[in-house]
Amino acid sequence: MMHFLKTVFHRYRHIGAYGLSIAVLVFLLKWLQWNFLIVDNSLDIYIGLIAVLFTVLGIWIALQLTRGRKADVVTVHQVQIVEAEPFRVDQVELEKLKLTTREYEVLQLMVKGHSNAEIAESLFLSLSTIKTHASNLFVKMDVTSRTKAIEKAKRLRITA
Amino acid sequence: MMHFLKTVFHRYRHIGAYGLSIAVLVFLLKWLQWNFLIVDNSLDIYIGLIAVLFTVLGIWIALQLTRGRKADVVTVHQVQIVEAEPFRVDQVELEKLKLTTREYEVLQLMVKGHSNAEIAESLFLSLSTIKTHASNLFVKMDVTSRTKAIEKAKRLRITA
DNA sequence: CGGACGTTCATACTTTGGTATGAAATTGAA
DNA sequence: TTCAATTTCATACCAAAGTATGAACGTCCG
Repeated sequence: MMHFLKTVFHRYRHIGAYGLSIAVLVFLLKWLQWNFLIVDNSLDIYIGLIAVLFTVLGIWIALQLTRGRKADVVTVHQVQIVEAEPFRVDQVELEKLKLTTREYEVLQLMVKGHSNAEIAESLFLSLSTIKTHASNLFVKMDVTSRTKAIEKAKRLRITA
Repeated sequence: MMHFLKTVFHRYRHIGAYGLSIAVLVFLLKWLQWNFLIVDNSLDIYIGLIAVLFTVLGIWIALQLTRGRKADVVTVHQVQIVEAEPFRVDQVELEKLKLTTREYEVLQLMVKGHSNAEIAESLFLSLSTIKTHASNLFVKMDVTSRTKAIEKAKRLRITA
């Protein structure tokens, strides 16, 4: 019950603030009215002050009302911005090929554009070993050249 | 000169509208002042009317000022939403390379995994012509082999 | 233990890729 | 029209990729 009241008060706190402002204004105006009208007798300045005061009040009210709406819009769109897409290896397709660890390593370096000689250097192996791994993985991938292997690896999403 | 004036009037049309409103209001108020003060002698009602009137005016002004800003916010976020994932050729990077039409065609088929012989068949050209195009595009792309050309083309997003 | 599998390497050979050079035809702009 | 760029093709040669075969070593598993 207390929680319900708190919620209600919180929800309509702007209206409460507005009512309070009105009350304060009425006292202020009565004081001004007494000063200007009774003491100085200058009605036009008094009217002018009221006009400016309530114009500012109107602006403030409108800003309070629209601020919430603008925030909502921003939030909705931010949810859609989080649509990013990092690369993920298709483990299913990868395991279908039954590549060995070394063969997959060689394939990954191939996709990066490395030559057999460069791959041999990277893995501290001889050129002939790389050729063997390459030839074997071509058979498993059912291709006849490194360029087709690269294209298929990209298409099946088994390398970055 | 006339165009300049038009532009200025258009840019500050809101301020002009506000000034006009003020003028109209002054006449209205003077008329009301005469009615209430001289005729009915009820100052409080007159003040109340002014307060309500200028509150509404303030709200209207604030809405005019914020309407444009809200539209801007929405537009900014929509631009980011348009950043979807379908592949787009990076025309800037592509034009930097200054590839000829044929060279680009050969590159595209290379990326698809085709051999020089297959590319020659596809484009109804001789093998030696493909080799020439390939060699020339390698120089322009600053690479030394087709696999590096493929990797770079993918990285720069100049082929699908 | 023995055999399947993976890894490494070598040699020999064929195919493909890549460079160099030259040349002819075409096209578009100065 | 003249000139530069593009496109086409050829020949020759070297480098790299790819295939085939064999062999040695280590690990894991039934």
